[in-house]
Amino acid sequence: MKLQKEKNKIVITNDLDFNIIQTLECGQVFSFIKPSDNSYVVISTNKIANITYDDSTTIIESNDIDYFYNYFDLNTDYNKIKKEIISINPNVSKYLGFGDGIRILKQDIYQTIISFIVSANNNIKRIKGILFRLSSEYGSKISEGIYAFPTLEQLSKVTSEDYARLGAGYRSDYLVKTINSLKTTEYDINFLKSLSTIKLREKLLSLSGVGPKVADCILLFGFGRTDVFPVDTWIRKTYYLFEQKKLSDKDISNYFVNIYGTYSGYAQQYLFNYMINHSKEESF
DNA sequence: ATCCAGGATCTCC
DNA sequence: GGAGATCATGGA
Repeated sequence: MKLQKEKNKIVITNDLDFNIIQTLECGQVFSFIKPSDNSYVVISTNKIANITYDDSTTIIESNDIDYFYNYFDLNTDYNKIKKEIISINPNVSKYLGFGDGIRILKQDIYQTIISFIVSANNNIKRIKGILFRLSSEYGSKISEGIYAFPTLEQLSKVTSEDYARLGAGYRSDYLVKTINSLKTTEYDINFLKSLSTIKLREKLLSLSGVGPKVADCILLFGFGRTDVFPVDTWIRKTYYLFEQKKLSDKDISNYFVNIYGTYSGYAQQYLFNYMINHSKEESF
């Protein structure tokens, strides 16, 4: 991947290790806008990246370019990761190839927790709508039509009825309870970061609305823990496709983690991406 | 109309 | 500690 970092922008040559469309549209992140065919606006907490791209080049512009350099995980060698995964299991190269350019984003932890509680038993389009309305109503205005993701303090004023009005449905109570928990010292971010993946997962599971799958997504997309394998309905279908037998989500997750180890999170995202894009033509 | 979506919780055994 | 019902909402 060729990239050039300047004061307020990063210029990246598109290749097999960087594709902005794949990265944003693969279901790991929900708070972004597509103003035109060749641009995106990504919103992480109160930080904004304006992104323009064509077939050959992607330009990321921001007032806090260091933040987005890390956000897009630009220090990580995805070519090496894909080689490792294929060396573990050559049969998955087909799925990896379809996900070329995907990068696992390093997202804000609070935003990730709220987003994935909303994601439970929901579809990506609705998730994005609910979170967009949440930001528009309770987040700080950044520019015309663009609002920061609400802070914990802003969220602590949002009631269950408010969440329901935004479309969160039965998840509304979960959100109120979890916001209250996150304000306690027990969930201090630096403390959480110091925990092992196992211990951190246990802590996340004690949050209302956070079960095994959502916890794994928070671990992967928020905490950057790649030794987890979130199992949702698509991965369940994938496992059945591979093994022709049914297994509990827990056992499916363990099955893949035992194979891919610290590369589990990457492998999961490639498989998930393949499945949501091929579910129609291959009748699963 | 019924099923489904990046599932979690509660109940009951 | 594991199976089953229930939970809003909107699109297909």
